[in-house]
Amino acid sequence: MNVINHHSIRKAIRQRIESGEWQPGTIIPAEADLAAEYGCSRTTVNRAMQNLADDGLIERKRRAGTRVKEIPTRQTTFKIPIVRHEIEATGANYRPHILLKETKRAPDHITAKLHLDQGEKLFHLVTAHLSDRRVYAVEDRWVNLAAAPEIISAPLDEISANEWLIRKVPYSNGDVVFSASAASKREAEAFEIDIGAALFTVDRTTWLDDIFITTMTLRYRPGYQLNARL
Amino acid sequence: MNVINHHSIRKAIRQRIESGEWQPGTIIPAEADLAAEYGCSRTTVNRAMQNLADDGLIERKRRAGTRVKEIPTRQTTFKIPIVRHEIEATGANYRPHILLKETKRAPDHITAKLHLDQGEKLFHLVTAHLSDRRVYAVEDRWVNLAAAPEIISAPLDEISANEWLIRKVPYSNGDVVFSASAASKREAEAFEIDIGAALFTVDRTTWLDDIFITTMTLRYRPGYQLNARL
DNA sequence: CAGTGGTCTAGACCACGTG
DNA sequence: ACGTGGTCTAGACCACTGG
Repeated sequence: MNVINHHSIRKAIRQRIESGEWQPGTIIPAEADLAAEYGCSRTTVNRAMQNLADDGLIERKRRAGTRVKEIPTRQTTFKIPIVRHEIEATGANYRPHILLKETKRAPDHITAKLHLDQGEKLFHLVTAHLSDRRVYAVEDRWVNLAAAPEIISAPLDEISANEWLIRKVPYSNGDVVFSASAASKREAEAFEIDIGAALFTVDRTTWLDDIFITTMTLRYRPGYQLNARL
Repeated sequence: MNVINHHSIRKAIRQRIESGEWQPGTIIPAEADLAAEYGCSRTTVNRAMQNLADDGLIERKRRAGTRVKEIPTRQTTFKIPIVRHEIEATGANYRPHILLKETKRAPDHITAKLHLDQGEKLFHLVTAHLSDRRVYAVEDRWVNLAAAPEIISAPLDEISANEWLIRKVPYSNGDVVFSASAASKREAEAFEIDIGAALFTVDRTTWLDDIFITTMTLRYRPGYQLNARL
């Protein structure tokens, strides 16, 4: 440990927790003390500790001090990959293939979820994401035309709606839901599998402040896995 | 914007990106300039920018400056919940129910994945996580006895193996894989569903440095969803 | 009340990598 | 070469909250 920076201190503290020196539930020394021990400024220790708190390894409270979490529920952080990138990473060719494109009133379960007027028309798009000639994933998307009117004339057989939207219509927040679902007739045909087969599914909805932009369901072909690190 | 702190600056910059003022791919002003503009020190701007980089909204390089990402692949961060917490959050009662407990040579696909000797014996545990009387998830776990010998005598019908391990045997790193899989006969019986039904599945393996600790597969009952925010 | 973490500042030096 | 971000320091003040 020649170099002293917040990385090395973070690592050192982490190891003292992992080694069992500081048991779950116990209070660890105050920043000032650690700064003295490691011979650096409190600022640096603070930085390391904040990162560890972000990791979910410790809990910090003013006045009460820093405590090793009873159950270190580490945050899992990962990127939800762009389908095109996933496919191209395998060396295959990516192409979006439009199965359905229409403008119509959204079904009730969509309007209800998004607090839209029932009469409102949305842009509806069903796309097969192709890896070479095989279907890699099927996407069913609804777009708020008030937020992104130009999408009607976008070349969605060249650039996926997802990427087009990311570029043209920024979003500020959203939610993602992962689940497993059974293949519908349409998906079974696309993937050439049996109806009911288990498909990894991602539902994503994004907003710009309180304006709904888009919601979509993405179902991956059987065997797909999403990886993350702890 | 009365208060100036790294949070408010982060928010301000974020909004300038989301509003389209700073388009994807463009360089945004240097820290020093922004510090002057916002009337705060460069340190504060730096903090805000580093957070935005962690969010995946911008990319930073020395000398080259800070650029709005072409495709803002935001990192999705969330906690993988502890099964007991999920169940108790619904108001139900949690109980782990042991279906199988044995010490035996691991199957080849496990030893291969973990670079273990083929002869090595591992602790094997299959648990049903009960929400009141219903099965909420089924867990199939292998534990390295060299790393956690005491688990053999742990009261695993009171505390789940997961929580026991977290307390007794810290880990330093691991990986998680999410997928969808078809219910096996055992799972179909446990969940009282048909064989082949789609189950949300989490595979997790943890290590302490390079010592393998445990690997497990957790299959949730049909309809389970894992939520995250963007 | 007092001790803890949260944050800011001003200045400094360094690492990096582009041009 | 030099401009950019990465980081450290010392000191300061504040916000929170436990005792």
